[in-house]
Amino acid sequence: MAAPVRRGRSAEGRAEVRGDLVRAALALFTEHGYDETTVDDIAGAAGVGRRTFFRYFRGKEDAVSPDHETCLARVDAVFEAAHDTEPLAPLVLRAADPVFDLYLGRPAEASARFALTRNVAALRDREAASVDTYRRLFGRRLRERLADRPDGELAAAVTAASVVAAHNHALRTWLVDGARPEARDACRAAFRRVETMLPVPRDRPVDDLSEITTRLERVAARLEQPATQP
Amino acid sequence: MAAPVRRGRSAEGRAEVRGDLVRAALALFTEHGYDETTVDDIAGAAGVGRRTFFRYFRGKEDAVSPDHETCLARVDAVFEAAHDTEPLAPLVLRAADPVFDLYLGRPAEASARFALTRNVAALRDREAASVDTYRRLFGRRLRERLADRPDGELAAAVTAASVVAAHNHALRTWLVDGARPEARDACRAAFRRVETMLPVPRDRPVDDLSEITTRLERVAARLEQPATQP
DNA sequence: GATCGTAACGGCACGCAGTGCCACCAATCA
DNA sequence: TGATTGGTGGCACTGCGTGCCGTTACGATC
Repeated sequence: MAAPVRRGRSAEGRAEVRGDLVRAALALFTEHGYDETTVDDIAGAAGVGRRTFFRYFRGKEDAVSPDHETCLARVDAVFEAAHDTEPLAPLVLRAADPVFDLYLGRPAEASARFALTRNVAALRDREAASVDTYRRLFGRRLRERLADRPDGELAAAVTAASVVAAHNHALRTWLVDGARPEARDACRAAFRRVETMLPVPRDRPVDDLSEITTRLERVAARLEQPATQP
Repeated sequence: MAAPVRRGRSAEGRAEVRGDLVRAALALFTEHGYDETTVDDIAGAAGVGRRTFFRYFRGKEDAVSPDHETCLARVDAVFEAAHDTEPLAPLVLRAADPVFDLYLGRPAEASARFALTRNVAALRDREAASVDTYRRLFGRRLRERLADRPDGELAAAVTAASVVAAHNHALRTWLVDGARPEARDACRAAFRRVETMLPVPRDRPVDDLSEITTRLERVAARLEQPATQP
């Protein structure tokens, strides 16, 4: 066989190898199926040895996942940088930004991954486990900030799950709709509509009485609605 | 083959073998560790062959999971039996009952499983994937019933995630608190407090004005709180 | 009670995932 | 030039999960 290209130990070389492996895995999984593709196939297509594959990914399932480690760190950094008195709803919306950057930044890859996670049980489970790490991260950060409220832990758990569910829903809708780059803002906007559904403070200090009145009327309307709910 | 005729080994025999395998797996995982326990060990401890293990469980990870298949079916049955006009909040609370039955019914086993899912990464991921199937089930059922509302899909996704997060939180709290049988009602009650956090109609027709007033006061208090929020 | 059919059982072998080990090679440093 | 460092890849090994098949036990039928 042709002499293997020896790469240096530069960071660029590592990133390049990793990219080659991800592309090879996505292509092979999509074309021949996940179960039918072996790690040998992926490594061979990327021009590296099988042993090297496992130095870049924990396992076969991780080869299609985007880099959640750095994304999780960015989400956590948002909470770390936030002031303690910042209202929670805008904060959690902002904390989800890195997730959108991760997916919306590469529509083609995101679509390929999405198709795989829909059709392959092993990858769907992996995705669920991955999403759960985001949920736990939000949960930890929210629990800190809701500790002294009545049912604060419950509110934290519910809010974390809601935020993650909303961002998944927005991204999923964007993906099934063709992952169009021009629809990225609409995707982010759809996510932000979760704000009104969160059981946490929503806004800056309310100093406008008319705003309170408006909200009370809205809530009153909702309270009267259940009787004739569809 | 028309009637459910029991051929071969009896159904009781099957349930017994399955129970032996679960108990053996729980004991061995707990005592010697998950990674250190092989399927051969489990099968041997249960007095069956290794091949038989895989006829009862899809894999090593599933041996510690309770029977989610039947539980999922029961949850779905609640939605199936419910009337279309039934308010959603009480319905989703009721739909979660089978999950509580599943865990609260066997405190000892639930505790053992909980300890394992906390400490073993593979089992934690498996649990997350399992929980996600409940979330998807709630999501499907809620989407049907919220289809014609503005942002109904989002509300369905958020509500499903919230309900599942709340029941996990309640069960987790019960488990870390020692899984005391006398605390089971408190666990269910803690879960039901999620009702006020759901973005869906909450109750039967509100014919008690004082109830509305109470709620408005509660909301007003929350609206004024953000200014001094922790 | 003898026979037949069916389904579960257990053993065997195979492919593949994932890991420890080690020799190798390239780049950097003394 | 020699030593060090760190990524690489081959090799071997364990263990999971599965297909296959002969065997066994149970239920049904006569």
